Amino acid sequence: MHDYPKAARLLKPAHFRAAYDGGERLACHLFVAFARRRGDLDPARFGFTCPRALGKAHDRNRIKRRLRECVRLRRDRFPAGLDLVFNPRKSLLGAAWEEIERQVEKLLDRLSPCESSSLPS
RNA sequence: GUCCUUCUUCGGGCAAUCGCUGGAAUUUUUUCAGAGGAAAGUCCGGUCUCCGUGGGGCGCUGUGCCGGCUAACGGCCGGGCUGGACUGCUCAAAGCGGUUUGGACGGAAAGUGCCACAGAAAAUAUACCGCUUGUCUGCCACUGGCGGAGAAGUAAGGGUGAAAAGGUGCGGUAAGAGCGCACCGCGGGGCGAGUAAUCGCACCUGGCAGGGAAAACCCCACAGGGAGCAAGGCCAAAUAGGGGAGCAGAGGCGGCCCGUCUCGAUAGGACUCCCGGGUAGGCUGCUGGAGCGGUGCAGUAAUGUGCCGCCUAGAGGAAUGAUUGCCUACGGUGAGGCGGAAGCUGAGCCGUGACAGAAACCGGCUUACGAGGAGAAGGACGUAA
RNA sequence: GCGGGAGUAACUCAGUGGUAGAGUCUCAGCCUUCCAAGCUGUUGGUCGCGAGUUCGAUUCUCGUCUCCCGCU
Repeated sequence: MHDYPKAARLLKPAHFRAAYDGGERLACHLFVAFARRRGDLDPARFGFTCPRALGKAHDRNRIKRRLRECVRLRRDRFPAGLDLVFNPRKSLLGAAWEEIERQVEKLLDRLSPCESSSLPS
């Protein structure tokens, strides 16, 4: 269950705006994640942003693909009913694969207690 | 054979696992395809789409030696003229030629304006120093010399500047001067070659009038309607708003309409239905084309064309990837081996593999691009004949 | 994807063919018991970068880099 269908993605600008406005901000030195509960039990959905300030198109593609792949391999471990938007930082371009994995694992640890507490729905 | 320079071209390969986008089968899993030479900058030109559009002029923008190619171009090809570098002929210079590399290369005798500083003078030339000849005059002196003042002539010499108004020589002159002459240069004409730009001439003519700059304004010739796939077309939720219809008319005067009178209803409202515009969103435009690869023919070439073969990304918060292993190229380190030494070879390990990511589509230009492989041209050295 | 605009001193801006300027800032002096204000002087520039035109370029032309804005 490591696939990445369209149902597991944020596809509209409105989805992204909702995550920014009503979500919780979780930061590390490689990226910033915005997490928002939708209130249903569908699988978590993910979105990745890559503005022009991060570099040229080639580098932005690389940043997005590496981070997306790392999240995709752990997709089933994210809580259901969650919308997540990732804003990568420029340092992610030169980061080692193991370092990205470590930061995503840390994000998962921080999300787990949220499951019992009350996130804005 | 080695090395160097320039140009062209290729732009690491294979496999496993987990994935993404599109197509086709089918039905739930298979199978096929999936970044570039610049996909970039958006600097030009087109295709396509919508809007505008009687004709002409002004204005604006662009282009600018000539000819050709092209759908078109500010692109490409060929030619001319011209600057630089190297080089051959030559004792050397000039001149002529070769190779290579550049040139926004129409017009400055259409007009307006500009040329700082320096310099006498910077574009209808000009007289600062100087040179020459008269005039007046001072001193020495006595057919002369040295001065001063002012007048006229002069562009040879001086210095300034990026640039000083044809050059050299001879004649000429008071001194000079295209003032005259010869040669060179320049303008105009003629003849010849060439489609033309332009070139040639032992031809005629003009004493020469024409400094630079048009990437100053400008003049001339030619070209250009505007916007751009976020163009444009189709479908169309919710909410708000717009238009229409229905829900309330009946009776009198009168042949009927308008009008007017009486009664009823209250309505700038609520409800029902319909219509069009249109937002979110969806579909389309969307990829088979000035296409690619061979090969023949025409042409110096750019290019055109005949025949054969091929189908080669279509996303849309945006796919074409991630991880690992092996190979490969290069760099570093370097066990070990060869060697007297210099050095050569080299297991293993580590690192690196450029510039860079399609967004409607083509043709150009410009810019970015590490190492290495292949090819072509030129040069140097060595060896052999 | 498409269309516009700007780069000059540490900062904000003038200048638009002829030795590159103003204000603030820096530093020093005067003034004041001291500080501020004021006055005087002073430091600081590859005019974003690279070519070209010109005798001469910040200015004109071309290329290039960076930044900003608009269309949704």
